[in-house]
Amino acid sequence: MVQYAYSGKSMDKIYDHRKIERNIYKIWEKNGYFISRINRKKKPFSIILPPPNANAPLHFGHAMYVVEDILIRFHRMKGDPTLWLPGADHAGFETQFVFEKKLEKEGKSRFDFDRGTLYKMILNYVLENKKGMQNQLRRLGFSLDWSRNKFTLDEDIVKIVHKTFKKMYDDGLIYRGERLVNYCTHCGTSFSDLEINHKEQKDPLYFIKYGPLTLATVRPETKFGDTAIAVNPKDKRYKAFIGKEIEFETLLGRKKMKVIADETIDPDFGTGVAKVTPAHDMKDFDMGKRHNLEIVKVIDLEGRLTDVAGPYKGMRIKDARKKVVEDMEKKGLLEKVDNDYVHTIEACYKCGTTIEPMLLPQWFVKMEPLAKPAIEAIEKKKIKFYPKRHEKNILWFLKNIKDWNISRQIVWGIRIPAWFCLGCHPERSEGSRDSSAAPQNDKNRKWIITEGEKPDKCLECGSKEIRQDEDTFDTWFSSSQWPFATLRVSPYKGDYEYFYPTTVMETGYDILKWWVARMVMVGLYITSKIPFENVILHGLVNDPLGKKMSKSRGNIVDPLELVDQYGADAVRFALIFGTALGNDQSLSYPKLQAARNFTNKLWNMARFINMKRETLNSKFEIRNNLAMKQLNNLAKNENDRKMIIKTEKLIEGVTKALENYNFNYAAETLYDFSWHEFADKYIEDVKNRIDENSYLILNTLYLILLKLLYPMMPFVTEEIYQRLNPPAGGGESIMIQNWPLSD
RNA sequence: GGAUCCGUAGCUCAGCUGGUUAGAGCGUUGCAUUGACAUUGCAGAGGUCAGUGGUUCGAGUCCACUCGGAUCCACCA
Repeated sequence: MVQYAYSGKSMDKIYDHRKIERNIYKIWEKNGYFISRINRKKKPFSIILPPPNANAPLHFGHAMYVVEDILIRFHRMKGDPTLWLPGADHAGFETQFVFEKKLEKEGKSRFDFDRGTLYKMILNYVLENKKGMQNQLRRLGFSLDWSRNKFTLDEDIVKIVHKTFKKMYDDGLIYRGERLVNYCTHCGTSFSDLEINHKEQKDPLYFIKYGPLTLATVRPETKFGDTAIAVNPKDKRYKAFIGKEIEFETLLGRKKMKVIADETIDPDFGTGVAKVTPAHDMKDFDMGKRHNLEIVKVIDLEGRLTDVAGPYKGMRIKDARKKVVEDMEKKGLLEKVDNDYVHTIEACYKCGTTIEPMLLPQWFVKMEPLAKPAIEAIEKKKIKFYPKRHEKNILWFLKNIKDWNISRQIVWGIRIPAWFCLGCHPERSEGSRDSSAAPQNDKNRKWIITEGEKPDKCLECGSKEIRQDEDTFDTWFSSSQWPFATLRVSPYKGDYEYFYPTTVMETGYDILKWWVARMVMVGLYITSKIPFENVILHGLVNDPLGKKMSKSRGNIVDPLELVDQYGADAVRFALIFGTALGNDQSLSYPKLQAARNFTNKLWNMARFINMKRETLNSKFEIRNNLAMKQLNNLAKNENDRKMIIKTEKLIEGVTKALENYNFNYAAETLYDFSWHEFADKYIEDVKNRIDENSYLILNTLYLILLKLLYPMMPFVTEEIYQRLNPPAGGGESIMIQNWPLSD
């Protein structure tokens, strides 16, 4: 048993967390208190920590993990076999983005390195960050089971991800889609629909003559990819043109094009005529499918115009647009320009570049078959949501689910275990990352999907010239498997069988769709069980002015700064005090101060009790776990009796609150009771009439109070507990005491 | 256009399934203090719970609408 260094010494007038917190955490860890143990006679309580991104230090929002620590510490005291499994996420695209920014500052770019080198550089960077992050989690006092720590790129996790992909492929859930994907020409990768932002923007709307017709567009530079002209079938103005081919003058000479009728065309927009560019517009792509139109690519992966643009080839989108407009004006093809046109465009959520819909072969997951069981599980309340309102949100998402593009054109991540044979289909590509070499069309490829290992030879032609797909998985693809993956590869036997499904998944509501929904779907698919029973969604922590914290705004607050200043207990308490679960909050310095003052108040209450023991020279052996009834029998004074009853009620209230995830209620009740009931009234009363008997009651009730507060403020309660609960010099930790009972 | 959340004391927010004089933190006013704690104590001021209408014996709490603020989703070339 490791001893508590400060126990037994005299108590300072003011509680100083700096002298205490680090040491206590070390002792807890050394004593192995965080390590989970299976007890098949009891029902477990388990939480998998949402693995923070290992590409940057934790920000203040991560401190909300305190909600999980409270639950874990609460259940551990209640005697439930408890597991809190930590981990870190490689955060594929996010990390590569951060790393490339770093390279940029050094005057380099990802193209200066080959795939292997770049990967290793990022890996080193991430592993370094991961250490710092784990230290931060410790400083916040989180009682994580570090012996089960996992990383999304651990070999055994990667193996599971590969297996999942293979199984999905074998089950027909994976398809190679040559479809329009959201592509950022700056970041050089595609995104899922969730990863793009919509933003309002003012752009000129050009009215262009197409022979007898005039149509409006904001993207004249894509006109080289037009393969039809569309009108609404009900539009009387253009009825005569439908189905006919018209001929007209363009920048590249005379052209013929068919006029088609499509319901999706709004007669009230512009002239009621639209150009159809299937290769570069989602709606046009669908229209093209309906009408069997040719697909002509105008823009390449770097955002430059292709061969079809003739003299405009190689120009960037912006420049090309300018030049095209100029030339059309000269040629008299431009009728007019509406400069006040406001519309919404899609932008890369990371760099803000306008997203180009690009026709790219990518791996997609068919989501409907996966969503169905998830919807059922939620509707049948097998998975419950706190606050409840999020249930609606996730159901809406699941019922309107779209197929998931899981290919990312980055090196940092889990490479997709898909292989193709060069013997059957020779390709020019030599596997470099630049876009000119990237396959624009691989329709005829025969793919071999494995669980990660390279196939010996092609099954068709026997060639050994086999190459792996360059792409990596969307990070969320691996994250979606996190609950069962971590438990299945646990170094402790039986973890998966015992702890899965986990009891609680606690995370920010902002990743409900990205992560929670996908965990439910993939979890159900692979394990046939829900991954967790309860979903708790906390709100966001904004800056003191209520603005979202972000790197670009520069208003990120390092949690450790505040831990240094106010103490981990105060930071933890401030986060749950005065904000209902699930609501956003703004970082509040007055609240942090109030919470710190509260730790000091607790400390001084203890100091008083300690002093009284000395003056009384009490021979009482403090009986720590005295039942309330026994205590009541000892009570001779009316006020003592009343206090015992009040404490019983407090135990009931706090226990119920924690069981119902009413953290703020628990915190507020304890704050109010400790300060304004216990200190202001009870201690003041007992002060003048204290004897050995009432002293025993005072001390015992106070220890109960400490235990109730402990899940929220583990450090100060542990330190005080050591001092008030003999044998002095280091008794048992408060951490392994039983949760107080009200009878 | 669809959906969600919020609008309670000067500020930041609690108020669990509707039930006695609506709470906290910070701020504010007055007083106290070498005796656990000034990171303190006592006392006080401050709210037509956004507005209107409804359900109910009774609504900050439920319903409808209006106004104001925020977020998410989906979109017109």
